[in-house]
Amino acid sequence: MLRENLERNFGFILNDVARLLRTTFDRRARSIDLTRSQWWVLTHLYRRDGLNQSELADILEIEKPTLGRLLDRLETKGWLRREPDPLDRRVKRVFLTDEVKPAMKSLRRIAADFRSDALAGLSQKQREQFVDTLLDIKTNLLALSSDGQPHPKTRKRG
Amino acid sequence: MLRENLERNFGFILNDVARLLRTTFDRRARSIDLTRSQWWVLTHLYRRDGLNQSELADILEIEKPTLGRLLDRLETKGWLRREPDPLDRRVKRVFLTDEVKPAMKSLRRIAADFRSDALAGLSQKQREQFVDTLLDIKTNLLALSSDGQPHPKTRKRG
DNA sequence: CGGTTACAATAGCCTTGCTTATTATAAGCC
DNA sequence: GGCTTATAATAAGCAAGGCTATTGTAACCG
Repeated sequence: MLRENLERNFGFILNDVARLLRTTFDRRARSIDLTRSQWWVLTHLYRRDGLNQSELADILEIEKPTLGRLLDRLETKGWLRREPDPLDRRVKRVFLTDEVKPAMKSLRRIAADFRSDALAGLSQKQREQFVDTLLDIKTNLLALSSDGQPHPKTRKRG
Repeated sequence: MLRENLERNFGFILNDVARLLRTTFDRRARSIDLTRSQWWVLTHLYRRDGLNQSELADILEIEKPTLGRLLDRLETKGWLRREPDPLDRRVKRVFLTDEVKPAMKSLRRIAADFRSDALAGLSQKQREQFVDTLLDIKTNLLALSSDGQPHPKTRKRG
């Protein structure tokens, strides 16, 4: 009779945990007026400044309009600026401003503390197995969305 | 130097996987015009009809306004109705309508297939360890939000 | 009884996510 | 060169989260 165990439905637990991670982190980072998503954008730019928006959206694995609005907010706050690409007038490249560095430093601290709180009590082996399983699931899901149900982004033409 | 491994940052992988789960599921369920969150609400009511909104929000672990809007959409679609509690005029109880049953049946099928696709290649043991670890992390996070940073909902008064 | 406190639901606002559609520009091909 | 196709960014619209504030009602207490 397809009796599911609601309490151990992995999809929803995973969803809950992701939501808790986001909201708990955001609460801690509120003093710096950055959300977790915004911080993640900055973190990637910190490593590789001057990416264009499409490249960045690809790396972050989010859609371009989603990234566009994130950048709007970050630009308004003065953490970054967009500059036109000199060779391709469609393209805008994104650069961090200098003011961003102290905030990044605080946030790295906050993030590290938070990670260790969230994973408290788990052995190194458990942590690694956990991430491995997550990556396996992710691989499954990516395969599904590219060849399973037709998907607007990856649909094969013809 | 606090060198993080961005590729294996569990929080963001977890977030990605949760997002992929949601969007992939929603794409499959689009034929029935239900999202995963909406289906989750219906699933709980199916087990326990007539809950009031606060109880339901508690069980689903979402905020009351979030649930309120979910119920608005579900009510508009005719999957459920709200009825005033005869004993407490603040309270509204939520009941599924009869039309919902065939949709639930299709969705249980979709959900089961989806779960098995997402977890393909993982042994039973791996699946159980994975859920155990998720629950451990969830416990950590819940502890954090109740006694760590003050939190509007669970703040101790006085 | 009357005042305060607690609780249920909702309105309003913000963020982040996806989709779809538009606009501007490049690139590829007769 | 000119047509078609592809790509970059954005606009517009919807869903689902959160948070805060409001309103109506109950409960409690002095």
